[in-house]
Amino acid sequence: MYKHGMARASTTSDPFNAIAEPRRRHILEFIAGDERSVTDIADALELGQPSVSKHLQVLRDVGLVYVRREGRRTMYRINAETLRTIHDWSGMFARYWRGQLRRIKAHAEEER
Amino acid sequence: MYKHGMARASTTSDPFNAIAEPRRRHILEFIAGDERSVTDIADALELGQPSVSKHLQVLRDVGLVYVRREGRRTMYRINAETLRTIHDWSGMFARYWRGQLRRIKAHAEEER
DNA sequence: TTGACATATGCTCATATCGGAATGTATAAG
DNA sequence: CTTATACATTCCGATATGAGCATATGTCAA
Repeated sequence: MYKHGMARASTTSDPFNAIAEPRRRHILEFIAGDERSVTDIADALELGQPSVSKHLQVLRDVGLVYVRREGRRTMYRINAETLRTIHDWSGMFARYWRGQLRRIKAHAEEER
Repeated sequence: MYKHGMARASTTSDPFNAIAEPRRRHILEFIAGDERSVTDIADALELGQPSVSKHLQVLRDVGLVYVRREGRRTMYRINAETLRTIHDWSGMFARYWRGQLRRIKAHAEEER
């Protein structure tokens, strides 16, 4: 699992590592609404094309984006389902948040 | 903000980076219920004491844990409030999840 | 005071990671 | 076929990171 001296779990190992990088979070935010091409992303976020391609590769590896070929362009679309892993994990601690009573009540009502 | 060639945003810069490390997530899970000492954590997770101390330092830097001195021991307790940052961010994408209709409806009802 | 216990810190080594430049590759246009 | 466009990949240099070991610091006990 972890090799000796490994600095950190690989970015491609899981979504937690993938979203640790701010630019990757920005990419996800940007493509959340519509499908976007690599160049679209690079222009919008003012990043170099190779850099964007590499970040997208990481996001693809952990299943955070879908890819589709559109002629010369490669369109990337978010796979929000994978973000549920993150949401669920952080949600485990909801009972320790402030205002938990109101929240738990609302949740119970939602379950009804 | 980002120095040239910086490998990644520092782990101590934000909660996203802090929870990218699996051991740190395990630590948070372990101390979620009760306050725990460094040795408790090291024993439970089978990690070296210095390693645990360093991970706790990171968690402290980003505000994910509270610390309290208890005689010779140092007790760590979770600050789940900070995890809300993560939960809220990932929650932004909820509308793109599967079963969104049901979820959005439930949310509207909760708002009522 | 001396000693044991509990943590924190410093150091080194191996590895991961990012950005940028250069280069490779696929697809569309002329 | 040739060229331009859109991406992906490789190589490089600089930096961040985590584990383990050794050591420093702090606190209680005898």
